[in-house]
Amino acid sequence: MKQFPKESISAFPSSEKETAAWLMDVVPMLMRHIRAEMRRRGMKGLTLPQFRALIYINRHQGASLSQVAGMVGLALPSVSKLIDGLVVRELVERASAENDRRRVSLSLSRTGRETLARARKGTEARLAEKVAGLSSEERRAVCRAMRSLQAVFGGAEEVNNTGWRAHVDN
Amino acid sequence: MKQFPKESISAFPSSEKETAAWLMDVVPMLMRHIRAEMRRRGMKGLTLPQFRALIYINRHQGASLSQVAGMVGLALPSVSKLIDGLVVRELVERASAENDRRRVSLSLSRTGRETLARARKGTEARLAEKVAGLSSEERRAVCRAMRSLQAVFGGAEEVNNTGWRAHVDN
DNA sequence: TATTGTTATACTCTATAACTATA
DNA sequence: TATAGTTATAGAGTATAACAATA
Repeated sequence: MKQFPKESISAFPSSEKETAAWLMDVVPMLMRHIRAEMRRRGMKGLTLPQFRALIYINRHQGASLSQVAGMVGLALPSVSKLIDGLVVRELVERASAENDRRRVSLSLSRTGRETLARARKGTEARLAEKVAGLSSEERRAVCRAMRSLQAVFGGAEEVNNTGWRAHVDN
Repeated sequence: MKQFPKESISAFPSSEKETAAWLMDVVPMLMRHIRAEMRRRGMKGLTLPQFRALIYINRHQGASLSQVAGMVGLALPSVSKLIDGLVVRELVERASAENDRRRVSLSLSRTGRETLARARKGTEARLAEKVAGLSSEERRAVCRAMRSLQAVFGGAEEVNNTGWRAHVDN
């Protein structure tokens, strides 16, 4: 963990504390926008856990139910039923793995991939419209900020070790 | 939709589109961290809608059930029960408004205010620890970015006009 | 009559426990 | 015997409909 001389803390208007306060204020708002947009664009009727499962499976084709459960933060039977819903909607395909026939191999159907991609592209386009209201310098600050934040907060993802549990924490 | 000459797109590493892509990537991750931290610090056992109600009432002392329902995105009977839970936990006080005795006047109890404040402070402190890993210049970029984003996305809040509905969209 | 909130009832999502199939 | 997943059953949260109280 880096240390800075005291002067530099008061010299800059962006102390750790102030930065944190900004994040607390603005991030939830951004998140609400992103969710609402995704939802308007083809993700209607999906619960958040279903949505998370979809994204996870998209990144991990052939994932097992247990893996999805770990990532999404739900118990195995719940995920089994959750996936039922995605299969019925023909967004996800469920096959049994050929090397271990106990396991299930989950993958996005063509429809699933397309739907997800469309929702993402649409949302991204909408966000792009919004940030077009910024100067290119401000946008650059946003990109730099996101890169930094990803570096700092980006570890420890991938398996749900946050104590987060969907049925309570949503 | 604004158009830019091709050169300016390549000249800047922060096109609208790229900026939007960064937001899509990083914001959800940040949000998960914030939620997990809040939860660890006194907000345990509260559902997200309860949590939102708490925050709303904190900012709008004396709010009615309908107002909370509108903000939180739940039907009125659901909010009535949701608030029951907060009252039982002694986080919220429910009184009838003196000018219109049909209305309910919701306010945070002392415990509620303290619990919320503690959770927020703790979370902020944790985020501050994390962003201490950034240079002060990077932190400044983050603050600038948040300020810009708030300006652009900050309107249209306050009453739930996003089409968001808690029971499906959580 | 209109408005604010509550009670009654049903549905969905999730959990735990018991079970099946494969290793 | 252990592991991956499903089925059975129960609890929590939410919705709609019907109701009560106040304006």
